[in-house]
Amino acid sequence: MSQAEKPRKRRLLTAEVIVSKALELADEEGFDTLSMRKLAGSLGATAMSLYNHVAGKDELLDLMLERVVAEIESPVVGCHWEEMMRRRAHSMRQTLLRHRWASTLLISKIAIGEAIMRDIDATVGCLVRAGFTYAQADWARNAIDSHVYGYTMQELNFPVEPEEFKAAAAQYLPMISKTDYPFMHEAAVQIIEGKYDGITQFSFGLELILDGLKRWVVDV
Amino acid sequence: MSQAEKPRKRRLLTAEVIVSKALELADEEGFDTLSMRKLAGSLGATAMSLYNHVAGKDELLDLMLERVVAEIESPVVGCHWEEMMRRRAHSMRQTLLRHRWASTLLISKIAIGEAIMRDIDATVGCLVRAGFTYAQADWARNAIDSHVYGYTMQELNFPVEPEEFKAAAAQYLPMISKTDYPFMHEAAVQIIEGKYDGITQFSFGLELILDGLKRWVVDV
DNA sequence: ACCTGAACACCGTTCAAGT
DNA sequence: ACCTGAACACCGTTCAAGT
Repeated sequence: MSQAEKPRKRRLLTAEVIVSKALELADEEGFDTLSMRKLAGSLGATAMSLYNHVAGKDELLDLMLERVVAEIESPVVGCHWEEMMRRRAHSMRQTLLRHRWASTLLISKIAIGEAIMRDIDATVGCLVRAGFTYAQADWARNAIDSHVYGYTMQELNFPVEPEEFKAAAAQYLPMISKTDYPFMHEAAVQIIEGKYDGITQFSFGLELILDGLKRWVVDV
Repeated sequence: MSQAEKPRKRRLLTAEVIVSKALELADEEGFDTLSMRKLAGSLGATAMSLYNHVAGKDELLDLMLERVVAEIESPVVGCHWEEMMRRRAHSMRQTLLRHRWASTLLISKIAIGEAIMRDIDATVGCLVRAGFTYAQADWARNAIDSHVYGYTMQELNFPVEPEEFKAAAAQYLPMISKTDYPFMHEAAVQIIEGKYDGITQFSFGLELILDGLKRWVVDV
């Protein structure tokens, strides 16, 4: 007991604060420039002291991803499946857009953590309760996730902002050979003429998938 | 003319052979362990000599990706759009599976090269000729690509081989808490009981999308 | 128990020097 | 024109030494 009352030296470093700082740095300054040395430095410590709280960079990364996944709005089992899937997909995209470095790492993560387990369980559960078989629920979840990951990763790396689209098309038009790439040329012309905005829609592909699933579950 | 007949010293290094060797090493030994030093070494040269033929590792990477994209079976403009989209999607997946390192880099590539331009032009062209507007063609291509990228990247990183699925489910079942993850628990039970194989299907999501597009273009 | 300096085995790239 | 050794400015991580 006396030991508990003894004023302890406040620990500067914790796994928690290390992960928080790592997330902050990755979000604000980019994941590529995040090194153990730099992370430690911004916490007023040396790189080596981090190893007292975290096994290594790989584990740190896993902890960061757990936090990110926890931000996703998972379905509530028992509620209307279609709306739940739609909300989850949009929330997942927003989360991945907030942490631009996360998608690549998350999709290539081999061992899944608790946050991911919870999300998968809720998603499969919501679909099963709505009448999907387990196999169908698995396929449905996989199809939705594929779209979210694939769309968002393309979006994250697209070099032109939506507002700049028309200007970019005008700028690059001369470089798109009309003989080599006739359709891309015409597409650029149509964007310049305002016939369409050139912006692809996340919802377009998502609704295509949800529509297909809907017709399927009705048959069940 | 005499200069042309003069026996020249055979150049050991060319951008072409460097890229070929890099592809070979990345495919066989993994992209993570591919370094300029190692690549040069396997060509009987030093790292620095590579810089006489390739601007740097970034350019080398772009050249590698161009080769990969060239392997994709692009649509033939004028042919049946649905079958062309299906073939392209499957070919794209197979190509990405052949070069396990490529997806992540390809999807995060900012400046697009000639091979990608050709593929996009053919894809959009095929759809436009079939009656899609340019906007619709763009959305359709984006939805298909999202599925291919998203599905294949999940597939590439999935830790269990299809054949081992049943065994893996049996092995991990005790670790999936029935109270915390009731639906994942039941899913594992069903896999063990052979009620479904646990394998997600690339075609499932793809056909969902193609089906949706089909109904759409009929309305046009 | 926690922190750290020095060291190890790597990177990509620059630069000046070779032929 | 092509190649290269040495060097620079970085990595993640180990290990023994501090307190």
